[in-house]
Amino acid sequence: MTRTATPSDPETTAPQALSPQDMVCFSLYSAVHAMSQAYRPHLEKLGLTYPQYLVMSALWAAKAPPTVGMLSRQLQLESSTLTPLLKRLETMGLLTRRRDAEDERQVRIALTEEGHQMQGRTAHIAGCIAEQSGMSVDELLALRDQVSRLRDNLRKG
Amino acid sequence: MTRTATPSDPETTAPQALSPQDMVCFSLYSAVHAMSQAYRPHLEKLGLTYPQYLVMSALWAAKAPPTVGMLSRQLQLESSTLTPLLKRLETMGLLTRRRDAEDERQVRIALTEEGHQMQGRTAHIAGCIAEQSGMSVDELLALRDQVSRLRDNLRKG
DNA sequence: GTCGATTGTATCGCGCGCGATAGATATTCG
DNA sequence: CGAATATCTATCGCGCGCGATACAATCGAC
Repeated sequence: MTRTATPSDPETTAPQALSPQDMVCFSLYSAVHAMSQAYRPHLEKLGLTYPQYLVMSALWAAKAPPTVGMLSRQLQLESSTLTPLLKRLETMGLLTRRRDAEDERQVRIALTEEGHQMQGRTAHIAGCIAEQSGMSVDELLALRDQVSRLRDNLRKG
Repeated sequence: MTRTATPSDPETTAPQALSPQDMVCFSLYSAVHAMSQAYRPHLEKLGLTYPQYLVMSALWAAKAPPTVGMLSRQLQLESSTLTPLLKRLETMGLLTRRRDAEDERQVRIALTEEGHQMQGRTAHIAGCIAEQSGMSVDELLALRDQVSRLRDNLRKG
């Protein structure tokens, strides 16, 4: 096995095995946890978890109240994940869940007044995280596109 | 200014909002789930989850049985995550957990014979995932280093 | 219209993942 | 030495995240 660009510590690793530090999948795995931790101090002031913040972001960006299925496709999460999460946000008074009159199978998710108003209180967060990332905007955008491409390819396979 | 005058109007707030698809954090978040899904068919033949596979990878790469704390630092996971996970792997017969004689606070994690032998059955997986990623090896290594840099910066801040 | 298939949500069980905390062992300092 | 302090692991509660499953509403073929 050939040496990689950032080899593991030879003091603690066996030469023939690939350590987590060498793996692309681990870099993503650990980066997501670090990202969640970076958001935590900002979000806990709002009483939100990181996945809840993503759902709220989707709702803030939506032109009309989406269905559970639309959120599921956009966020790539199963209904078994979204339904309890949405119920918690509903209990917090941030959104409402209503069966669609046209198609009673679907559930429309609409922001409440309080849910809309929370958007303003999140406006500064992205900038804080970007600064903390130590990367330029161009680097971040390029990284986002590369990671999105990887994700889409993995989903197709 | 005029926008904040009507913050609850979805017709005016939607265009200014950053959707999850625009965010670096979401690309990572969704890529990790896609990665876990890509590994799933391979790993469930071995009876492993994806985090369990990462722990096993760390153990395969280690020269000597690490402590829980060493695994915690390497994988960037809390003991509250690792302890139950390690107990499950111990129940499966893949490793042993023994208090260190030198320092009774520490717990040494050692692979069993079965645990060692499992490594061979995972040898093909990385290649399958790399192929499925649709990216070249150089691209993957560059991506790994960029993501690791982002993670390390976020951890420092 | 009726029956079968499909679609959209919800429920359940299990494995993370972490903050808060507890408890035991080691270390440091007086 | 002995007490305060630090370190290491484990426990608990809660929120994801998903596969499997259930169930109701809709659609399609006839």
